[in-house]
Amino acid sequence: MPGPYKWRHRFQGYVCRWTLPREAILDLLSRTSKHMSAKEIYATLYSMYPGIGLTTVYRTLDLLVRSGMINRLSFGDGQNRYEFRSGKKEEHHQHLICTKCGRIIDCSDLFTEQLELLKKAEDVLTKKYNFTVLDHNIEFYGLCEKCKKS
Amino acid sequence: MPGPYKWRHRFQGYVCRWTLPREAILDLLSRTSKHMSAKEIYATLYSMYPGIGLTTVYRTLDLLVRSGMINRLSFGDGQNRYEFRSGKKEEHHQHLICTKCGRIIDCSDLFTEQLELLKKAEDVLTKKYNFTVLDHNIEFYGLCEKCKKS
DNA sequence: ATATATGCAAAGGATTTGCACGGTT
DNA sequence: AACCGTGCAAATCCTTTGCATATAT
Repeated sequence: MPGPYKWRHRFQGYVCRWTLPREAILDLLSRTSKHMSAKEIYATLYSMYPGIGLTTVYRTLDLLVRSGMINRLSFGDGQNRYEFRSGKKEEHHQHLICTKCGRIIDCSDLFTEQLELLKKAEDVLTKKYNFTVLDHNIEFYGLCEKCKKS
Repeated sequence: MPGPYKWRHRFQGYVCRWTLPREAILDLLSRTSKHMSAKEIYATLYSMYPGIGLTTVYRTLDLLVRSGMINRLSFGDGQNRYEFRSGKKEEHHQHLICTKCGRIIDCSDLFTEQLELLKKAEDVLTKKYNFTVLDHNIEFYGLCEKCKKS
């Protein structure tokens, strides 16, 4: 169970009440490097906080997504996954997804020049389709180290 | 109902039997520019071919994905969507996704230089993570023309 | 004190599975 | 004829909703 309400201040203006489940879920996501599903979050929290309900996890995740504190990811495995969102602007990273075992690896290895080109692409899209780009998502699919061997 | 088995030849080696539902589903996907869900495909086909079952649609879509003839897409709206895969190599396109109305726009506006850089990035990933990139996916999220107005 | 958050149980949707029948080879 | 593909119904899995209770402010 997390200590005092470490994340409370980031909630000003988004929500009225800062509660223990909300703190616990955000704290967990801020610590892990995994891309956890609602069920996984629930299971992890349940061991230290048996009172928690799966419904609350879902509702809290929704809330956190809407207030921009976490990202919702869908890799097509039938459930949504969530990741903590660093406060830094433009702190984009990519995901490497192993199509064999489902492992997801974070990486932030795009070069500055690539990011600039991406920005340029966004400008083109804005003009051509009159579409305002707010965010982007880049994923690489393939085989991870382990799965290549077997 | 599609005519003769137009797509049969592309199935050599993947499957033993080429049947009407398989033909109809692949044909539909090859014609539409939409990103249809299983239910939508089922509903569309049902009007011309009332015998078809939703299960067959799901199973056929699986088959077509596995044999590389279509792509499975997940935009996080709770259902998978499917798109025909052109035969051409490196024929990658991107998706613009409106976060308000859910509209999905196809575009292929990445420049050659961008694609080259992407390839370079893939090489970096291969070396750093020992991850073999087989495919990639780029999405842009934002507001479409209509939704900007309202 | 009062409005909001929570937990439980039930409902809702998408997708998968078991099984007998029908169609392709 | 043999085997694969299909449709139906039931089962699963993830997620959302209704409602009475508990809790933060």
